[in-house]
Amino acid sequence: QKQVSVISHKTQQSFSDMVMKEEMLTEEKLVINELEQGKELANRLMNSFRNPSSFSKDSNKILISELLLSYENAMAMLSLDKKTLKRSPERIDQNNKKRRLLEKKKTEKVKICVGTGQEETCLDDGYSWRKYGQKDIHGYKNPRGYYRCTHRFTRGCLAVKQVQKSEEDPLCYEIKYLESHTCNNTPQSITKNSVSVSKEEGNRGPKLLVTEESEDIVVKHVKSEEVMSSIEDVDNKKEIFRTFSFSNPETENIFDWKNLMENISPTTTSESGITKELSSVFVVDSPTDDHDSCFSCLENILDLPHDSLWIK
DNA sequence: ACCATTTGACCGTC
DNA sequence: GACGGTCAAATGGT
Repeated sequence: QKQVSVISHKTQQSFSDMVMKEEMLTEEKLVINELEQGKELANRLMNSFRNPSSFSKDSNKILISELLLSYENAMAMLSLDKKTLKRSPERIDQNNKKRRLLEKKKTEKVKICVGTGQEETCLDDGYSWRKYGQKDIHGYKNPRGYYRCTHRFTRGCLAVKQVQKSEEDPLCYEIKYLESHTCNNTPQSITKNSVSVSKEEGNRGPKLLVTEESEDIVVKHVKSEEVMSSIEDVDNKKEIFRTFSFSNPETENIFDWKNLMENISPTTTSESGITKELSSVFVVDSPTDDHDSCFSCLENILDLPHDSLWIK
């Protein structure tokens, strides 16, 4: 939340801000661009509600879809480079040295957290892996498991991952991906069991931490010494989503994304690039069956009388 | 019988 | 020599 407010502030930029922006990392610029785009879309949406006669329900849905896409993109970028965004320049220099070392091996690390009691089997990220080794690692209580893609020999896929149970939280597993899949095997099911989101943290059901572990979907560039902080990142992420949601997630209805996609507009359903892109974003982990969708009552907004939107 | 996992041995790097 | 990563024989499950 703090992160986003900082960035939002930057969107109301002065000249000096613009100068600073020149020095920003490319990723940061992209995030800001996405947020600026989102802001613009939100303004257009607001105008639409203020002058309902000049906007159709369909165009509102398109606006909302684009708005969501902007925030989705920004979120994705934040999760990719949140560490860098938070750091001071000195810190960046220091950490870049370590990062370079890690990047040699193209190491990417994600952290998931589950609490179903079937963690080992639920670490399925959609790819098929074969365990080829396990080692006790110096300084760690828990051994590290070594996995390679099942198609290593049949398709020459060099993907490898390492899985290690977290010491701090036994329900957490640290997964390090090395090399990416070249087997063209698309992730099968990213099941809710494998990693899922729970509204009531600490209560029944799996504990939220990361929605997908597949490196193609959500990959956190986290240095090994900073793995634990990735939990905070995800918590932040969840907070940020709440910030941009337009409802109380606890009372929301289930958002039917497929319906939305079909109903946005007959002309955009199949041909429009934006629709296709949205589908590709949402179908992967469709919130249709996920009651934690942060934007789930946007659809309802469109059906509400306009007056009811504004609390006086 | 086949396949996946386990586990001690081996190898390369520091 | 310590350590992390990989190999491959042994083992277990179907």
